[in-house]
Amino acid sequence: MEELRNEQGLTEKEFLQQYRPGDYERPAVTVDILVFAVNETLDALKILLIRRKNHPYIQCWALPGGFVEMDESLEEAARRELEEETGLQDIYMEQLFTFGEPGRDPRSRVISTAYMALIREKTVNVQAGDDAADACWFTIRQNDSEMELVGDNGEILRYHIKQIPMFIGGVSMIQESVYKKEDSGIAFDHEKVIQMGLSRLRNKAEYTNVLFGLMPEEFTLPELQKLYETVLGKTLYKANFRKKISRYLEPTGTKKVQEGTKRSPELYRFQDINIDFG
Amino acid sequence: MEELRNEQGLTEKEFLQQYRPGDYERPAVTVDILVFAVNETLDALKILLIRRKNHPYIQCWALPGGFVEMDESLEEAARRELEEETGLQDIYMEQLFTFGEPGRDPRSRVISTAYMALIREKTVNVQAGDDAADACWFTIRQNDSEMELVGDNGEILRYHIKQIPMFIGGVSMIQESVYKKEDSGIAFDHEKVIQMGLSRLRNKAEYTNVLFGLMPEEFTLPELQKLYETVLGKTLYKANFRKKISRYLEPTGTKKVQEGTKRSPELYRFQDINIDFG
DNA sequence: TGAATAGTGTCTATAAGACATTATGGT
DNA sequence: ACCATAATGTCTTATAGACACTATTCA
Repeated sequence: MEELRNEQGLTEKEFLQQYRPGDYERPAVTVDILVFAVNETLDALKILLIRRKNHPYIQCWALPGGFVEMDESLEEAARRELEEETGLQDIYMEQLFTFGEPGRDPRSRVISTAYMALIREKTVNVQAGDDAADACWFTIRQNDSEMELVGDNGEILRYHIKQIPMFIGGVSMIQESVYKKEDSGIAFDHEKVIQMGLSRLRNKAEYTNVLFGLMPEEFTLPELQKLYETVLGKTLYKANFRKKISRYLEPTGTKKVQEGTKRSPELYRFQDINIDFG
Repeated sequence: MEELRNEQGLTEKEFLQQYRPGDYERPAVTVDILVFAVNETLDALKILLIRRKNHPYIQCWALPGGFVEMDESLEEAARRELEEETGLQDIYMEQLFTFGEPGRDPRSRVISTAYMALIREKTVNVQAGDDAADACWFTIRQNDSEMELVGDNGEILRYHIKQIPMFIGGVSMIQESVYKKEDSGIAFDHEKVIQMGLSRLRNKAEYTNVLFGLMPEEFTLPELQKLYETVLGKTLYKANFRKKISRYLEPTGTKKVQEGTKRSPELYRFQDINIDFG
């Protein structure tokens, strides 16, 4: 195999030695990270945004992210950014989508791959204005066709969602289309990234056990249900929820000592069976 | 909003005028297209591969693809490549994943976004060696933990599949890991792209109506079932299959005239309801 | 004891899965 | 009449959804 020569009569070794990448223009390559967090009381789903200090979209809120270095993979870049922003390592993270419209960044052509992570808010300490970047958690509030991102600082960002039926190549489907006002306060096309991530997160929450990773070693069923309701953005029937997930749980035999509340709920842990639908 | 100035005291307009992209090294950005096709008799699922004429992986088979131009989106680039390769337009196509490991291309750092399309083989005329590129259809044959790609030219490419349980950040899942021999004949990491695309295609086939786009205006149920079986790579129970999809169909009232066969099957068409799960 | 929270029982409808049976039409 | 293909029937099991009911504990 080493002996194969190309049309110029070069072996692979020779070819690679003489190879020079073309000097045509190349897009910049970045990663954006969608950090979803659930607060301590399990009743709010938030995302982390960074206030931009420079043009374009100066003062607007953007997803944390940055350039991909030449010697790191996309996922490594995303993990690096996540750690810089939150200090977290070994977090469940997955690639969401790659956005590459020309003109999505007015400075130059930028291709950016979005990753998404899911954490508990208390595991990280990001205060607004505590470091170079001005970071803030925004609670997700989706009512009908409007999305409200309510910042811990009181700021509210808004964008609109429309269900549009598509028909392409004989395939029909419904796509969520997203648009924002000029003064929405959201930078770039990041409202699209957020919406896409939210859809994916909810889908994952329904069909996999991603949410299990957010609970402590031992927990109660009311707590777990509240987590699901918060992420999915809807209430669930208690009995049905319990039936559905009981197969993944085992009771510890102890009860949680409550304070002001009435009956003490039982404590559970997850069975350490690694069966799942990826 | 136009009046906002950054730390250097520049307005957005001024900032953009003086902005020069950094001259640090940038990865090359490409798209790869996974063209899945079903043959006329609906009993083979194939992918289109191109034989490489140069190093690296000279003589090996690679996915069609190419560089993203500065003025086109990723999807536009993918559609352009698809049309160059097959002449097809307005095909259902979706973004699959973006691969960006350093070292996946020995020439230089390459980020490539994979797209996937699904067509009927007869709608396109790609003969091996008929144009500059040497293109060939490879039939997918997956038995257990081995994948065989059987070329229309007789060549067979092989790679292996392993189910590995993962546990990261408290989340367990099973991931399909793929590896090939040195002399597999497959270029780059394209076996990973193929495997990922196949998983996604099958998932889509089960939970959406992507496959509807492959059938002609009128068709019979045995034909439709065969299509599903070919794509999913397993046999289905006739009665159950019919129950499941009957809600999307309406009978035309006519029967298909068969040749050597016995009973004539009824003809159906799809209801033009755009309900679906995207 | 009653209010608030935790937990169980049960009924319906629907879907998936596995087989068995009937129907049609050409030779 | 036979046989290959097309089409339907039916049984079991599992799951989703909705709602009503019982249990515990604090004040």
